[in-house]
Amino acid sequence: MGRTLTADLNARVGERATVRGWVQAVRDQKRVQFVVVRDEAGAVQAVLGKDEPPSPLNEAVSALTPESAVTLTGLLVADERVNLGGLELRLEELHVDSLAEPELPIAPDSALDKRIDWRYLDLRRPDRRLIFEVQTAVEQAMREHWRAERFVEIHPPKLMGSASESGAELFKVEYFDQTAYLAQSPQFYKQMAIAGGFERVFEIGPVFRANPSFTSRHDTEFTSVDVEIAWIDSHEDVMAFEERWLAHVLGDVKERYGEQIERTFGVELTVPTVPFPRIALADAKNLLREHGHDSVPGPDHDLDPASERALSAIVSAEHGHEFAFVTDYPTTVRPFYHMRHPDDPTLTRSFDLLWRGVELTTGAQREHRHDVLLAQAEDKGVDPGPISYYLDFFRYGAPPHGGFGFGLTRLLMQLLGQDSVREVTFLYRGPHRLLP
RNA sequence: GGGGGCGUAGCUCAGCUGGUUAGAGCGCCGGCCUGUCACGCCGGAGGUCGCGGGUUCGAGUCCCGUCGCUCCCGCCA
Repeated sequence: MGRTLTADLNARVGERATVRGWVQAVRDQKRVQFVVVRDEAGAVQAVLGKDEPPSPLNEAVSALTPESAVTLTGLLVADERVNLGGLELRLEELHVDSLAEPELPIAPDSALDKRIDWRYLDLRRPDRRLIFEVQTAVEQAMREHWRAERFVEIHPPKLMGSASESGAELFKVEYFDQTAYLAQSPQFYKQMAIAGGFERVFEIGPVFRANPSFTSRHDTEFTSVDVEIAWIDSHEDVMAFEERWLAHVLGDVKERYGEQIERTFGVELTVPTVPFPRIALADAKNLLREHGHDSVPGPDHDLDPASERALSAIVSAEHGHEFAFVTDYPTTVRPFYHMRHPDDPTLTRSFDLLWRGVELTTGAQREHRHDVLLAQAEDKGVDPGPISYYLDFFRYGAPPHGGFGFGLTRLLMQLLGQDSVREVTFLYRGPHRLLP
């Protein structure tokens, strides 16, 4: 008999059905036994009267342990006494596909680090599963939007012969008789795609950063969403794309999962209006000081996390918006390839995107003029030798372009009201975490 | 990498100023229970108190070192 998903059982009341899943609970009483079985879509209760003496089937039910993988067959009947969906399976056959050892190493309230040790058990919980269903919906909505706007997906290599300039630490790997590096960012290759005549490109892929960062929003390997767009006039065009793209994604997720997210995580999803508020970094710092934040970083520095949270709070209060673009960062905190303002060479045509106090994105218009790019590299003390292959991209006709990098796990963390990227990462990687 | 907090049973934690055999809830095992649904009731097993060293008549408790976790900062997405 073919398997029926628990979510589809309602339509089959009165028939025999086979259900396959994990044992969630066994309630073994004097006269009657109950087994709750969970599959990826829901759960169902099976019931079996107890014979005197107990039948072999009774004995088999008694021997079940929580989280065992089982296949159950029986008659589906409606019964108002059953809280779980008002129906139950009258057990006729039980096959234990795999008996779980008694005493699970984690409980729902176990610490996150311990749950990651036993991630495959943790992921069986429906609320954990929902995280990854939402991730799937997010990525699908992103791709829908990209396709509608004629983007091409690229898969740049993760093994590189040099750093893709970003200041972050690199992981070295042996590569035959050379040293290779794991990509910290597809930045250079996105730009190569632009030089290759692809006018709009995206990638969803892993990036690697050897930062010994111990925060709730950093990991050493994470999924980055990257976009690059040609023939722009300024970074404003990049921001305009990003905001309508995000509004589409969040609108789609709210439509499909909004209720479930609210029920499960207590987060009400607000679809952002377009355009998002924009504020120049210098103005943001003044605004923070006006609101009594005295420890705002100086002119040559980025906002610190406390300032980012405070700024989001102010923008939310004054504009009723959860997102904020912070623009026009000084060259001191930006890489050499960010284009500079023609009227103020100390500022770049760049931006960050904050969502409820967390940095989701860094973006910019890139410098596409070969001679200017070379001068900027020199100005920032970057040795052009190892990256000459990159600088060459701009020697034979490169259009004005710009783009952004976007932390997928940070988006999910905010979207689902989780307090760590580890919670929304399938398998977290950090300075002390290489297993499982 | 810097600073704070933490590490006691399978899990979540309590253990006051150092003092006999280290506790609870959940889970597990056994028994009881006419339909449970966080089932209930009774009983039981289970701990080198992260690891190493020191102080002391005596250390889960104090000191030093070390490992790990966690939060904040730095770095960033």
